[in-house]
Amino acid sequence: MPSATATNGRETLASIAYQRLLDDIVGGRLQPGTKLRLQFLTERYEVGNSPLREALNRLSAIGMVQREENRGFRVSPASADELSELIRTRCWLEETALRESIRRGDAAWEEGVLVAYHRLSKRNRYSDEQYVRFDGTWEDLHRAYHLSLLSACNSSILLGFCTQLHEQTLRYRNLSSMQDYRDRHELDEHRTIRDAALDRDADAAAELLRAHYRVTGEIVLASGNLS
Amino acid sequence: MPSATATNGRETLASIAYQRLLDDIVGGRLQPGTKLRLQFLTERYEVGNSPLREALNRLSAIGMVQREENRGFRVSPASADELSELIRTRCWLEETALRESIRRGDAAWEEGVLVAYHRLSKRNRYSDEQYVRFDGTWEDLHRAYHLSLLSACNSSILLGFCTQLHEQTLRYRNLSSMQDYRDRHELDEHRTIRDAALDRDADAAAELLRAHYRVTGEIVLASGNLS
DNA sequence: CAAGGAAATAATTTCGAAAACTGCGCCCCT
DNA sequence: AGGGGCGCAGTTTTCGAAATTATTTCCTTG
Repeated sequence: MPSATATNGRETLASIAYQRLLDDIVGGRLQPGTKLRLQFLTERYEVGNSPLREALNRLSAIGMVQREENRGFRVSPASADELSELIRTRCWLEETALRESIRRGDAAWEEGVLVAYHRLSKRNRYSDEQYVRFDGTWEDLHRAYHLSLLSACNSSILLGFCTQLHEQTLRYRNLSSMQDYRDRHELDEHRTIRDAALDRDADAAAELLRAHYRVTGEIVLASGNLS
Repeated sequence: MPSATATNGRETLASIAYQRLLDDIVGGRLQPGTKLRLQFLTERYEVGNSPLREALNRLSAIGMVQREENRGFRVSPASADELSELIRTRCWLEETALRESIRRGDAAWEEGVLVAYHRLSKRNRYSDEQYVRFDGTWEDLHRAYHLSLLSACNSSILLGFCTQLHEQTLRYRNLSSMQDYRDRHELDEHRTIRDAALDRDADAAAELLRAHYRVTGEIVLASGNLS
């Protein structure tokens, strides 16, 4: 998330609503295009209308909900076209960040990648039930691993964009049936990317990373129920 | 702006406040780090506190204001470090978009670039007084010209990120004294970029575009009053 | 029977005030 | 003199209701 938010002291209701809404949208529990009526949301989240509107406004700025003047909010629609645009853009941005990271990364970066991979490898993806944003879930470790690869690119702005794209594609993944994921050897892919990156082989790492995303995209497109 | 906002019917107060706040922050009339007290803002913009909070929340999501839980909002601080990060990131993203645009651009794209350049060339930068976001200002034509170069990249997401970065660097430009701009031949730079792009010389166009942004950055850094 | 338009209904947006929180100064105690 | 808690003033956050805007319904008219 690119949120310019110093999470100080006690959380506000608006932030709680934001997190829960984001969670439900990314988790696919709020389907694309769903009208988000305030009354429905106040009942669902037990929060007043002002904090909810603040949350919705923040979500609209990162593309998770659409806002129409005087007509309220709805979950951003999902389409095959948007998914391929997302993946295309993600490949461009992450390739840039990855190459830069490989060029600049120091010992601490290498260790970070190693640790993130290790943690991910010890976690079984399918032991997590429904998607929930929470420390230690497979998705959380997965996110952390991918971010660690890019983390030495020296641009928190670019990292923010990449995180945003990660979140959007994650929504598409959670929208699809996920049946076809089981025969995929994701951990192998993650390992080869790790090795290429730590070997400072930027061309190989970039190609592997791009392929990793393209395959994901194709699986989601194939198994998905998108317009 | 990446705002997922269909601007339908009548504008809402929140959107008006958003535009005016963005305008004042980018225009430098609200200095970096300024505390944005609600009482102050309601007097300044003659809008109630709810629409203002919505506007501030949207601005926080695009990095123009910082939000601290239970401590309100302030204009995002500006620093030399952040400026160079901005420019670095902008060079990466726009190079990607430009190369892709040059590769894919059709006749309509070429004409769009030509027209945008033409309009920009007819406008004298220094006839515009204070920065105000408005159709036909130099800044508006400048934004449109740069966007036209990238417009055929086939990723509205990437274009949104580029627009966001444009807006941020524009703030830094407006923060600096702008004295040192007068001896610069900006129009020449814009013309050579246009020519390289229309000649489909991606390497040359990318290098010229990067140089264009780097020079701007150096001028702002030199004349600027940043921490 | 279709089309248009006005009233009724439902939703969103905004306001004003109450509640909750932060920061600071003051006082008391050791 | 120093440190820790208490309470007040100022600010942010939240609520509940009023105002505005969109949508549906139903009646009228061509």
